[in-house]
Formats: sequence, structure tokens, C-alpha cells
Amino acid sequence: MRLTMAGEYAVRAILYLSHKGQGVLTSRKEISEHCDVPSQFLAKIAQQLAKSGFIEILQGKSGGYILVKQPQDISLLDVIESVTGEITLNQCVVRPESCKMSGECTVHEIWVEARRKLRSTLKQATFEKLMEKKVCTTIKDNSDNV
Amino acid sequence: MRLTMAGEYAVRAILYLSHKGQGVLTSRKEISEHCDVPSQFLAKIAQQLAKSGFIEILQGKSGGYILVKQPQDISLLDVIESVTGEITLNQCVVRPESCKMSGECTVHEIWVEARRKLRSTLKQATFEKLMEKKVCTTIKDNSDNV
DNA sequence: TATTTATTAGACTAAAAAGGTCTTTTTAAT
DNA sequence: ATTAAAAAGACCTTTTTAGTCTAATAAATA
Ligand code: SF4
Ligand code: SF4
Repeated sequence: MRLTMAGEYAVRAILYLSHKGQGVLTSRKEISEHCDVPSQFLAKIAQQLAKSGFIEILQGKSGGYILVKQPQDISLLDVIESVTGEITLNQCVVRPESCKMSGECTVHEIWVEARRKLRSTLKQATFEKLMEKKVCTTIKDNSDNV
Repeated sequence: MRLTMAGEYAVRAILYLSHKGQGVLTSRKEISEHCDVPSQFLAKIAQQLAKSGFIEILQGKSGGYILVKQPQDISLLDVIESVTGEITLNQCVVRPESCKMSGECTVHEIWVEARRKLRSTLKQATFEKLMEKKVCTTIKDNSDNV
């Protein structure tokens, strides 16, 4: 029961872009190096983030990524579910028809509630709040970092 | 981010045994059929449940499983983590050394908190509480069930 | 305009995890 | 001794994860 690397990397990238500010162009290479994310893998993840409308991708020489939403309008939940799919905890929560007991199952109800709480916690964590401390801007040891 | 089938099956089995009551011997076949769990797979899961001290396994003809703990002393969390390992949500939560930012990462703190809440919810759900409705005793349509 | 450098899109791959099954051995009731 | 149930562990298939590679495209610049 854990987040995938793709999800973790997506969060790092969006947080890095949040620090840069909305509308600022940042190269994939820069994000990749500072956030310790494999560059090509980031390219795949970025495509999904673009589809979901978090970033815009600029092609060509001196291309890169631009945050299009405001950090306060993006939550941890949004980013994670964008790349890993909905957090379900148990399949019967989103597909009650997958288990014939779901209608009268107390365990089912626990899962529904646990999922609601978890998603709520992650939904309340906006990237504006997450920026309070500097994070992922110096994942690599850049002692000469400005 | 979801429970494995092994985890789900373990919960069904323990709940079934809870309905039978502590100390009552039940064959693997019976649990397997009523809870819709592959019999051989249940055998593997049961071994782990026995190691963790939830059940006792009786071998030989007319062998089976016996719940050794009281339902009120077993939580959903206990059973799930017994077969799937600790719920971590993000690896940095249990292994802060896996990411050098963990010490000053706001995202890390969200994960720690989210995990604490999730585990708490599952810890509070004891099998005594879960027995309130009849569950998993009739997963298969046994209209002639006593 | 040609070159260079950046990204895209999708095929491809290796490794791990999930979800079981099969076989042999052991155990205990009859 | 026979029979039926579980143990233990090897084995297997499929899915997911975590990427990489390559060809095509796009844009800045020499
Ligand atoms: S038994 Fe209950 S918790 Fe398990 S899959 Fe069915 S409805 Fe969900
Ligand atoms: S960046 Fe933060 S949340 Fe992500 S792995 Fe590191 S400490 Fe954990």
C-alpha cells in the first residue's frame, strides 16, 4: 500500500515548478537534476501532467515546462491521482459490484470511510502550503545553489 | 494504492472465524467456499496468520483453523499488515534515509500524518465491531445455509 | 536555410510484485 | 494400513512498475 515512483516524481516536479512560480519556463533537465528524477521518465510523467492541465509543455530548443495552474489550486491528491489513477484502497469501494457483499459489509464501510479521509487529507495539501519550506529545490547537493 | 487480494482474503477468513467464535475449529474448505477464497491460496495466507498468532492450524484428517485471539483484540490493521506488510504510503515515511530531503520536507510530513490517520482508522476497526452485520458468511449463495 | 538542441510519442525492456497452482511430505483420525 | 486434511516450498503466469530507446517533430540560432 504505497505510492509509485511516478507519483512521487510528479509531486517533486510540480513542487519545483511551484517554487519557480506560475508561468515560468523550466527545462526538463533542470527539474530532473534538482529533483533527482530520471529525465526520460519525467518526460512520460509530464505528458500526463499536461493532459490533466497542470503544466504546459514547450517544445523545441529552449523548451521545457510551465506551471499553468496556481499552486493554491493544485493539491497533492490531484497530482498523484493524475499519474497513478484514483486512490481506491479496496476495489469494492469504487466497484461495489465486484463483491456481492458490498451492500451489507461492515468492512466495506470502513474502507469507504478510510478512503474518504485519506483523499481528504491529500486534497487539503495544496502546493501553496507545501511551499512553506524549501523542498526539492536542493535534492542534489548544490551548495552553490542560488 | 490499494489492498492486495491476499490482504482482502485474510480479512474475510478472520471475519468468518470470528463469527464462528474463538476456539472453534473450521476447515479450510469451508472458509474457502463461503468466503470465495481460492483454497490453496488461503493455505499460504493462513500460514502467515498463524505466525502472527491470530489462528492456530490443526493438521491431519478433520484438521482446520482455530481463532486463538478474541475478535475484540484483532483489528483490520493487524490482519492486513500481517499479510501485506506495513502500510507505508510513501517509502520515505518508514525510511527517512531513502530521501535526503525527508528532514525538511513538507510533503513528507503530509505522508506521515496521512499514514497515521489511515492506520488509526484501520486499528480502531476490531473484528468484534465488524461482526455487527453478517458478512462473508454467505458470500456464496447458500440459501440452505444454517 | 541548415544545424542544433529540445521535446513527443510510442515501442520496447527488465525486474518485481501479485495471484495463484502443484507436488511432496507430514500429520492425525478411522 | 488407509484416508483425508494441512504444511512447506517450488513453480508458474500475468500484471505492474520503472524505466530506456528510437524516430519524428519543433523551434531557436548560426
Ligand atoms: S468482503 Fe466486504 S470489504 Fe471485502 S471486497 Fe467484499 S464488500 Fe469489500
Ligand atoms: S521529496 Fe519529500 S515526500 Fe518525496 S520522498 Fe523525499 S522526503 Fe518523501
